[in-house]
Amino acid sequence: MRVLVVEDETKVGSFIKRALEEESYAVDLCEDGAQGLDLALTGSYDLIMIDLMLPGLPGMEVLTRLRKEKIQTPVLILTAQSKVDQRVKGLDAGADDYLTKPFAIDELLARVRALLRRGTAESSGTLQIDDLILNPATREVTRGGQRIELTVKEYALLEYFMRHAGRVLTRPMISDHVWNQDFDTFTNVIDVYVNYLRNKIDRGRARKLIHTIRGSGYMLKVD
Amino acid sequence: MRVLVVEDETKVGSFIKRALEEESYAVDLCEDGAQGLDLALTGSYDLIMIDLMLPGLPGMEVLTRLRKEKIQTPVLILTAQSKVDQRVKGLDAGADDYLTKPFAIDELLARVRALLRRGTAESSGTLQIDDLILNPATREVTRGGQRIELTVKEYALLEYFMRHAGRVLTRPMISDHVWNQDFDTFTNVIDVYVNYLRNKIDRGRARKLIHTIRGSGYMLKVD
DNA sequence: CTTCAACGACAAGAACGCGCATAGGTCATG
DNA sequence: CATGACCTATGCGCGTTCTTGTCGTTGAAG
Repeated sequence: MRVLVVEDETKVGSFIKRALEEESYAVDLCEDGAQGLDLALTGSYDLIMIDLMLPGLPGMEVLTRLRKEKIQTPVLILTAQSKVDQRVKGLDAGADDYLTKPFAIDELLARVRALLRRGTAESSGTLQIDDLILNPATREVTRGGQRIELTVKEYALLEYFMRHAGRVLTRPMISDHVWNQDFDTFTNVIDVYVNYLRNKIDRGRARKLIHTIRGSGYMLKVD
Repeated sequence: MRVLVVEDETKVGSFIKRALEEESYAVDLCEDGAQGLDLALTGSYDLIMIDLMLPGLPGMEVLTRLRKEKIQTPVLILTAQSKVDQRVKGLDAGADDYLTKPFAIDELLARVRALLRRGTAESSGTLQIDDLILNPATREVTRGGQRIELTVKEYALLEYFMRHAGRVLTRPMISDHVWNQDFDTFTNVIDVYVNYLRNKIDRGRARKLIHTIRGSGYMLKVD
């Protein structure tokens, strides 16, 4: 899942970025409203986080323009004041949630998870394909009841696969959501990580879940 | 479906080309405005993608000349700036859609699909002839409910057949849309691939769908 | 009806490129 | 310094794409 963070305070911004990256999100950080809007308009984010107090183009303006362009990506607003009218304005303008500073990082992570969950219809909280179960809240993965340990990147890839199970995922689609902007298209990192995942998830199992669609990409499914 | 991409940044251009080819489009890449115009004027493309910031002949000029020559091919404009007036000018000049860089490849593909769909008036999303069903979104093909696995080339050929079912398709028409411009006219690759398709689609079925029009070409239809 | 040329069907295999596996290198962390 | 995560690089196997050549079919002329 790729997240855009538009936050002018460098310290806060990089703090959020690090926290999110630890949780396997691909994060692009941007300290400028106008540039943030441009990035957001590409539509390749699964979540956008905007500080309302931005120099230049204010956060609220970014949000309204975004919605005007029919970008439906969930938006989480960060605001210094807890003034109610600020929040209301934000929600009216099309924000999906807000958070007042200072905030606990855990709460931020929880709200991020909630917003992303909303996107994938299922509200149960866990994702399941065959006997493979993934719990985004605890980042726990099991197959057949057996715990599977994944690295940050492996987890990010698997979560993306599970949220889009049964669909062909092309390499560009995968890099767009699992890696961040400075992804180098001309390497085979994706193949390598799919291979890592296969070793941990499919190796030795009767039912393979990760399938190669030659010439197109990959697909997670039960045959 | 054949696409012309006029883009001077080699990296961006080849990235787009690769992405489109993964989706079974035949892509011609061109880094020069004047040459791009020449190619576009041949009229054998289903979609044309033009960067506005070209050396020599600017993209906007290419577009206006194209429309002056009554070429109605859908045009998608690529622009570095998100400046509103650029977009407006482009649309006024006869472009069908625009995209600002940097863009998500998913969005580009979505817009390409939308433009091509508009052209063929098909809006349901899936194509169907008799009990043969093709779903462009998932690249899934079934006949009589039974899944059929196709290679990238076979799929491209079948999609072209289905989008022009009931009409005679000559070899030049087929090579123009399914292969790209460096196609060797003096081979029988087309016949060979039609044969492959027959094996997977018509072999053993009561109703044959692929018919040979001797001296002309092929045709997809129910008798 | 027979003959013949043109055209298409099909088989077999060569050439090519994709995806896989593995090894190694870099960087951050403790 | 040791470890693990992330990424790069490379060679190989195999599926895909294309070429080549032969055989079958069609339809018109003799």
